[in-house]
Amino acid sequence: MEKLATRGRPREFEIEQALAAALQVFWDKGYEGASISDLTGAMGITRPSLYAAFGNKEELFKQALDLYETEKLSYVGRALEAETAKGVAERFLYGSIENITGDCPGCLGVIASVNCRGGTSDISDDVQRRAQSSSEALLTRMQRAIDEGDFPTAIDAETITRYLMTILQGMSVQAGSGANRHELEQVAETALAMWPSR
Amino acid sequence: MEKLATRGRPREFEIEQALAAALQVFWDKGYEGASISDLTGAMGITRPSLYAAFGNKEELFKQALDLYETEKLSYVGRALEAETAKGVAERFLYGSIENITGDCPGCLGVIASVNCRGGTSDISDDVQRRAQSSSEALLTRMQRAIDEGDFPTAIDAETITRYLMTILQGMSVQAGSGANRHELEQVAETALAMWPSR
DNA sequence: AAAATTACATACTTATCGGTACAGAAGTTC
DNA sequence: GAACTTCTGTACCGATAAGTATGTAATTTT
Repeated sequence: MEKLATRGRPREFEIEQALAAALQVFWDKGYEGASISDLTGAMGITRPSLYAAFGNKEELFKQALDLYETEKLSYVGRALEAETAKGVAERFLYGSIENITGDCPGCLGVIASVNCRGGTSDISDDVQRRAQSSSEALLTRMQRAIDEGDFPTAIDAETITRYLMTILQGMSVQAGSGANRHELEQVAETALAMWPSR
Repeated sequence: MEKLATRGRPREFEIEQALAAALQVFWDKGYEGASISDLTGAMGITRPSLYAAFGNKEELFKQALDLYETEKLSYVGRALEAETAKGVAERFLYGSIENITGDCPGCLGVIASVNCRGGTSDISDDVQRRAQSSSEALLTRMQRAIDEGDFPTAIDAETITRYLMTILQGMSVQAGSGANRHELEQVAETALAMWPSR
């Protein structure tokens, strides 16, 4: 991905640092809403430097998504390690609250997903694929929970997974329209209180 | 709002019809994503006709939102008339599924809310206010339900309202990323199965 | 029929979009 | 130090955005 060149004039900025700044802009404004000028301004670099280092806007966004996944979505992996389905749900919901109540409210995946509907770029597909992969990991974990008898009543793994994802996405929308951490925690608490035990 | 002029050359299109077409475009592409050319194309009118009849893009959008509320969000009012809290939730969720699984998937309010973050227009505030008003109606209905003993355990009206809104918004995101009616009905069914009775 | 009024159609304005050409600056390799 | 390579800065490209000026067509009023 990143070819480190030893010859020629050295780069005057840090790739990781600039990418982190770009991530913030995309997170705040969405893919379409973030202009190249917004990005270069926040990243502290010039327009040609951006294209030389990251390709184009679409490539930059994908790299920002990579950074987002590794840095901000690590709670998903940790959630899957919980011992029961309810434990998974608990870590999943509270972890997401942590993520979506930072500087930029809402989940970047949800923002981009809603933002890119009907767009010409294939950003939409990329975001979709990433969400799919998280969702599938959750699905297999839930199927295991069913097999292990975590649910007292019969339940479909796909359904309970989709239910969880729905609450996650809903909380992201809530956060984007001003809900604070406490209010979101109440929502998560409610969902967990209703959860069919274990 | 609409001054009907009897003098001069008569308008060659129906206001309501053009507005309905505009609504479809906004619903499909969001506020920012819908260009004036997209709109005039779908409405079958020319650019100056649009500005003469509707003011500007922002005013047009607000009028489209009015139409959306009266035509597509009537299920909210009907939901509030249910006899129990669970009945309200049931009508609310299934009514929203009906709404978000049509030609344009997702709820226009949610789409616009997520789409206009960080925008310069005051569209965001307008959308926020409208969502607030729906939410407040649901809140007072839930408080009444609590007073009437619909909930076996102690629960906060604001919390249960926010929980319901969260599921609604989450389902809208799900619909936007491809979830079909059956899958959404499963989510609603799950939420209702977990609902603390009545 | 003439004047007044309103709407339509073409073509335009300014601003911004994503992306790039080109020249000079700052390094490494020989 | 000369050649080569890579990055930076300015200034630009064509395309498209929202919005409008202007002339003409269609209707009512007088």
